[in-house]
Amino acid sequence: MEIYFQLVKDAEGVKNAYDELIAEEYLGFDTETTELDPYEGNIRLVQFSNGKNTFVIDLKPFADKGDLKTMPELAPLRALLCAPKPIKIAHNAKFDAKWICHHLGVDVNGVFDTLLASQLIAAGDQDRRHNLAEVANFFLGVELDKSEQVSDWSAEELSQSQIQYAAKDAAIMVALREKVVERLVQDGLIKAAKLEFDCVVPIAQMELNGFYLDAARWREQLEKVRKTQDKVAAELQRMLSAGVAQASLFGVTEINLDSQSQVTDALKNLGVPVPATTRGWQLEPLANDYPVVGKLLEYRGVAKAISSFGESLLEFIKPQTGRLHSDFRQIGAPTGRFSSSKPNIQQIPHEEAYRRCFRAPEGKKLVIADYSQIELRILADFSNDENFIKAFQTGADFHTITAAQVFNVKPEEVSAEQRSFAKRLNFGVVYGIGASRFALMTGLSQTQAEDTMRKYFGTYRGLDAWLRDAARRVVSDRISRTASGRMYRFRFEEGDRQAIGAAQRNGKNFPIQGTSADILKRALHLLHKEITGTSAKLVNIVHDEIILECDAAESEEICKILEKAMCDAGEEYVKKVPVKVDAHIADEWTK
DNA sequence: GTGAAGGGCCAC
DNA sequence: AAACGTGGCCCTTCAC
Repeated sequence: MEIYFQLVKDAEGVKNAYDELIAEEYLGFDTETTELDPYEGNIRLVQFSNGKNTFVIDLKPFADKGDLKTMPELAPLRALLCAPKPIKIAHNAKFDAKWICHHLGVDVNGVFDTLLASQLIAAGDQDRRHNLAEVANFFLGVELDKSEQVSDWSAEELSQSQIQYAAKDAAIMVALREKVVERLVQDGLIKAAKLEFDCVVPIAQMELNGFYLDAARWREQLEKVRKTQDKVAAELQRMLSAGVAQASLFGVTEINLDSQSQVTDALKNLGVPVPATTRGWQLEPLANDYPVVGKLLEYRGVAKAISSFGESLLEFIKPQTGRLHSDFRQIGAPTGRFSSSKPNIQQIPHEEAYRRCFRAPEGKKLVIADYSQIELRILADFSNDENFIKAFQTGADFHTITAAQVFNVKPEEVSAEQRSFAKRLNFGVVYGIGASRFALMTGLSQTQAEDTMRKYFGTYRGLDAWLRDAARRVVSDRISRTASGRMYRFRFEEGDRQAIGAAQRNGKNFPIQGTSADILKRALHLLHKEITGTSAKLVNIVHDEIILECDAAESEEICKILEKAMCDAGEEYVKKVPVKVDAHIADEWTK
């Protein structure tokens, strides 16, 4: 494909590009940067294309003269970027939005992201790749040469080949969008796509904002855990080597406590009936009879704390900001949940000792809000179960109310054990829990577990019916959808019982977990509109929780805004039960 | 040495 | 018989 492009290097060229493009509906949009991290490099090129004509704007001559955020010569460029129309079509728009925000000081408004769209269309197919070359090939059947992608974009003079490459990446987006939209419409994914596109800028900003971690506090905590680990490791070592007394005569008893095979052998030597796997929940029931098992679990806990949440977390603090800037994948799971990495900020231990290290800097506050029981409320809404809905409408402690209903006693007569059974089932049903697992986790016998589950589903007939129907539909339709229309395609062979069983559990879980993700994404969009222009910054999200940082003086107001955005988003999807959001202002990331 | 797979554990 | 969903990261083991 020959493409027509012009290289823009001066104020007049920028103005001409603006004049020619501002009235368009859609523009292909791309940037080329000298690094992958906006805190470490510069934007070299910004490209726009209407499909016929492509403008490649070289920012180097401008950057040499002054501040890209304020210089009048770039005002038309900034205006084009933050105008909601034309829609900017980009592949992984978060990347470009971060650079534009950090270096040009404006939001990219009006985003169509072909990466997110491609992921939605793939509907959970893990084999599909979503880089631009693959996506262009899949939807347009063209081969893109990406070899210039990693070329030197800081050179004084860019080569013709580089400029051509840059122009082409933008030019192709207009045609790509058309094909992608066809598929989105065909698959009923337009609403889900809008939900995703509206999150791009908030997430870009969250990554730029980062989350403040008090490094000194973290090190203190780490020291404590290290001391514990040394002690626990020594005790475990001694307990395990009791089973290999002979070997100890030759001084070769040192067991690698991190080696699951060595530990399993040692446990067997001690006469412990080791289950097929030594995962915590399998081992848990043995801890009472075998102190060594309890010690092993204790050891694994502290070992995990040291390895995953130790020094390595501090290495992610960016010197330029003194904060953690995780990567967030917007469609991290097929359900639409986010995932986070480098570091994974969504798996910080819940214990206060860890969480208090994440705090508001001087003069700031954290505003923290999470949905209360959102997945169960979604299930109540989907299933239309009378008793389940009633349990939410009372507004009292949910697990106590369900226990009262299930065991047919007054709420004030519910025992701690009954509440615990109800709680575990309430959590378990959204995953498709079975009696065996329920028995294992509660210590009930198989028949007792079955009996309790019968009581539970007998109380919640509508819920049972919905879950069964979800499982049935997955087998017949081989797709599942969330409230926004987000889709998952199931692939299993006829008669593969294991795969079908897994699909059935997925069929129960996907709409619930996925709708929860829909709601959070909707909330992010509503929130973004409200906090723009305030001191509030998005700093973290954890599936059903949103954390902002803002000026202390403004925190009361921000707290109300956050709570309202989350409630409003929830109420768009959940109608039959109240949506409850717990919001509070804090100095540290604690409840 | 490097990378993938398996097992394990953290979050929701 | 039986297995409770979604992620990321760490360690060991094993093959190359």
